[in-house]
Amino acid sequence: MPELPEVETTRRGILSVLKNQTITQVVVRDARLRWPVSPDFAQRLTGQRVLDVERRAKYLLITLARGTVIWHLGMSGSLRILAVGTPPQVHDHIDVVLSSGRLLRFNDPRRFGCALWTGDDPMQHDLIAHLGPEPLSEVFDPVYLADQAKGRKVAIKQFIMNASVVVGVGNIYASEALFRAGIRPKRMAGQIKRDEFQRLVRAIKVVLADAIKVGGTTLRDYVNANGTPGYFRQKLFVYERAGEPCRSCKTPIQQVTQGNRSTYYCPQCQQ
DNA sequence: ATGGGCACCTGGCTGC
DNA sequence: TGCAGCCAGGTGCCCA
Repeated sequence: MPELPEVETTRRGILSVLKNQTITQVVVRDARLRWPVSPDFAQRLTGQRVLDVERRAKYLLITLARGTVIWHLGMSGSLRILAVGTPPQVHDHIDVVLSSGRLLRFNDPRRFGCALWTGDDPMQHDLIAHLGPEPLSEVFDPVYLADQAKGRKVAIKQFIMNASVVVGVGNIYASEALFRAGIRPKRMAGQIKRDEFQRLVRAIKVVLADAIKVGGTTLRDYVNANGTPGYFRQKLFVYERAGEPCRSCKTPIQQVTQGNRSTYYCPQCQQ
């Protein structure tokens, strides 16, 4: 699913609805997510006031008066705001019911997502502590990325998808950013030139920011908190466009496999 | 430390 | 029509 723009769009959609509300009930219909939902998950949340909804990488962090909910949407998950009483559909695994009469509903067909409560600093949690910088922050700059890439033989596409290097760049936006930067996805990270890192960092920031503006990219499952899809798909240059003409030079877009994931690029525009 | 490959799971599409 | 095979917005873990 969701890469950073989709998670950020979800965060913005649920923030004002959740903030300052009290959780009156939590219903776990299916606890079999990536990690089983803890038996005390509902009890930890019930009766608590929501103070804030933040994001770190692709994790949503719901700050409660006591503790934090760490929520990940996996490949196919979505969080929606609905009225209490809305009948659950297939794959609707968790409801968080609010005092306002609305509820937060988690749907995840593939169950790669997770939801857990922690009473400690969420930034120190095992899932989060090791993560690299946020791509839209100032610390993510060409000097940082070039330094991280020194001596690395891994392909540049897999390198920018490595959450220890930089977070939030998933399979769609990795291909899109490399196209915009004019860099071949299979080149070794350590061989990328200084000016190319400048273009790449700029491309990552621009493509993510542009996607957030239009609510992210919907390929199959993803919908935002209101149930509407993201519209960035219309602005994709290469992703899922194998064989179609490059929007810039008309050369057919190539598809290759890297790390068991599909990569798309223009053999003319990207060198 | 680094890189590669697999696993987790459901559903939709393709081709025989 | 049926079914096997392949593919899909992620990422932790195991192995060499």
